Amino acid sequence: MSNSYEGQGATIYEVAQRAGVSIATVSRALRNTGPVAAGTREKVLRAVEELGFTPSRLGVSLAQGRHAANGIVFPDLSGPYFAEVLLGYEEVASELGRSVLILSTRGRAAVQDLVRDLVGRVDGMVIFGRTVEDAVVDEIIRSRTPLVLLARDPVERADAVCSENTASAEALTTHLLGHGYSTFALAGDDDRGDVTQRWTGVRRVLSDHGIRPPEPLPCELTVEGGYAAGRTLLGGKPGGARRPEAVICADDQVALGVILAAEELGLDVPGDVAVTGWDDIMAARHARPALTTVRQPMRLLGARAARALDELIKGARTVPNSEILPTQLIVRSSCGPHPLEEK
Amino acid sequence: MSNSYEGQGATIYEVAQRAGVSIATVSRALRNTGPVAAGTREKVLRAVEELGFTPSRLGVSLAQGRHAANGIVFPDLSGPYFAEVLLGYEEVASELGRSVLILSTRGRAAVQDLVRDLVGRVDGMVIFGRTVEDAVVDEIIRSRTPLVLLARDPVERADAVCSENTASAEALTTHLLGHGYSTFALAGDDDRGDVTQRWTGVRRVLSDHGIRPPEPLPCELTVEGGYAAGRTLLGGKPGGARRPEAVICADDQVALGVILAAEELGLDVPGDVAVTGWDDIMAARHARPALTTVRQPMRLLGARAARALDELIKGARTVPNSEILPTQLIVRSSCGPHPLEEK
DNA sequence: CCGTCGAGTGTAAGCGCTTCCACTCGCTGG
DNA sequence: CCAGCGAGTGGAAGCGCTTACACTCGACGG
Repeated sequence: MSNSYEGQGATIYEVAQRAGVSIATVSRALRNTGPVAAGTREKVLRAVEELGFTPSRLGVSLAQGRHAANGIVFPDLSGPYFAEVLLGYEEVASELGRSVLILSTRGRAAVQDLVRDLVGRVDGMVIFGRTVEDAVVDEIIRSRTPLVLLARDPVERADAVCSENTASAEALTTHLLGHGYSTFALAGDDDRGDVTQRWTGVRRVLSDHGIRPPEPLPCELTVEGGYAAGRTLLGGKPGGARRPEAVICADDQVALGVILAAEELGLDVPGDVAVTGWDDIMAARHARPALTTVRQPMRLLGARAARALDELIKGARTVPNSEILPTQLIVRSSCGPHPLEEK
Repeated sequence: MSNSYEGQGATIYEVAQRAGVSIATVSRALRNTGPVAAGTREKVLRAVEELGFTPSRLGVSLAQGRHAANGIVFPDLSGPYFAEVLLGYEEVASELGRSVLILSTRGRAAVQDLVRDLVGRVDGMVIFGRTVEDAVVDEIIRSRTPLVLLARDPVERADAVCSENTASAEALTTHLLGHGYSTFALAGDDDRGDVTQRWTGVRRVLSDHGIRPPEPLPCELTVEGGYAAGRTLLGGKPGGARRPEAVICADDQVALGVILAAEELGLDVPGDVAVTGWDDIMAARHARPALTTVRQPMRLLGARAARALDELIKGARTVPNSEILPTQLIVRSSCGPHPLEEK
């Protein structure tokens, strides 16, 4: 199909010369902007084909003043949650003709510089949770780079997309109360905005039922973190703090870790202790026992963020918008056999 | 810290003007290229600070002729495998000062165009398995864009990184034979290079033991795909094809699906049928029963690809290199109780 | 005392494209 | 028959940076 000789970078000048026209005409022919005689277009296209010409993205971007690319900052990609969100994001961004640049902040020191660099490469950014400091977010907003906050408490002048947390947490807690449990523990870090919301919901329901809400035990939102938390919560010294009847975990990975710890301590889940997660990741369904959890529309979260960002970039909307996606309580076996009927 | 007024894009000209120097001096001061008097540098830095100046990435890239960015093409991000590899890739790329652009080909029609676009945005590319046609790979190679193939059969003039498949498959199969199984089924699509290698290993060992290797049952490498395959393989009509004693799956997700199907058919795993996976994803450990599988160094795979690409881009190496990472057989309970001693 | 050198700086030429503007020219309507 | 128009095209000015090259000037050795 293509010529045997292909320089790695024919420029528009070479195409113009070969076609015997000016670069302006080549540009018009290629981008269908402005009139070009049929014959001329023909010549141009032939030259393009023969030279294997692809317009330099840098040239185009510089001239157009846009990157046709979006950025996204997330803490980590291990665990299914962020990966799924990213998937939804990339899919929509690509559909909208934008490339996606990623940046993971996991244990990085110079996050601020990395984010700045990223900002310089894109037309708009999505920032996940608490991956970057408020100061940096402010800086981005002031630079007028379109910004969408994902699963983070909204800020004055940026869009936000997140999924519902508090109400689902209330539903989950109510469900657990329906099982007859009355002593609870909360496992999971507190410095992510969405987790905080979950705990708020849990606390409210417990308080309403006259139960003093426990302090969440901070831990990394990983299986390992959950395992450590599980050992702490369930392995209390004999005669020490009473073992909780139910452990509500910040996410599914933590829950899986807690289950692991329980198993190791010779405890039966849910017989000796009920455990719940959050997210409904794939492993939740396959866990032993299968995890009661709250399903988050992870891909949709990413997709919505991409669309919101697109609106912002295109200038189709200038007032910040905040979107909350619904979640769903998924009852499986890790919270115990159903007493009578579920309401 | 920064001035209250910040244009969204101060240019080097404004900085130069404010500092009372030429743009060349600003550039030199900022990039430490060429001599700049201490006092001058001082003035420049102050102007930069006051204007909140960040060099335009496009300008820099265009002038330098490089993007300082890498691309990666993968089929999908659902399931932990690709996400983990991507994680390792991004980490190293970022450490090497390169941004990462991603492209998922999942169910996309115009992959070729998307890949071309991506090539125009980066200094080098990593391409996963069979995500793009050979013709496109050829085109990339001819365009002299540094290229690393990941988990794909090597091509003449590109680097390749993959993990060991055949030998581990042999080890896995040998282990299953040690359990005394003699009828097998293979579940998983055949059009990914690495899966083919796995089947080759399995076939070889079976043949060596006088067992006629079964044809792999093609299925998508997802839980759903595995579930469907499981129904087919295990739900044989009464009196029809004999149910296999062991199902060797192309990856862990398929294996989880098969287990799901088995459960639904009232079969016990591993009592009625043994099941094995590949990859050792997180869910493998938490599955019921826990999955016997082959652990792939997923992050390392990505990390190595990033380093190989870096060498290529820097021109530190021009001869293509091919790297094979070791894997590890992980025996858990899904393949049955251990008969006597493992060799 | 003068030629030389190097530190410090500015000028300007790209890098590869888009697009405004000016210009030519065959047609059409008045 | 001519003004006017619109299709088709080229020239050239950016877009924001890097860097080769030229230049100035004070210091220094002979």
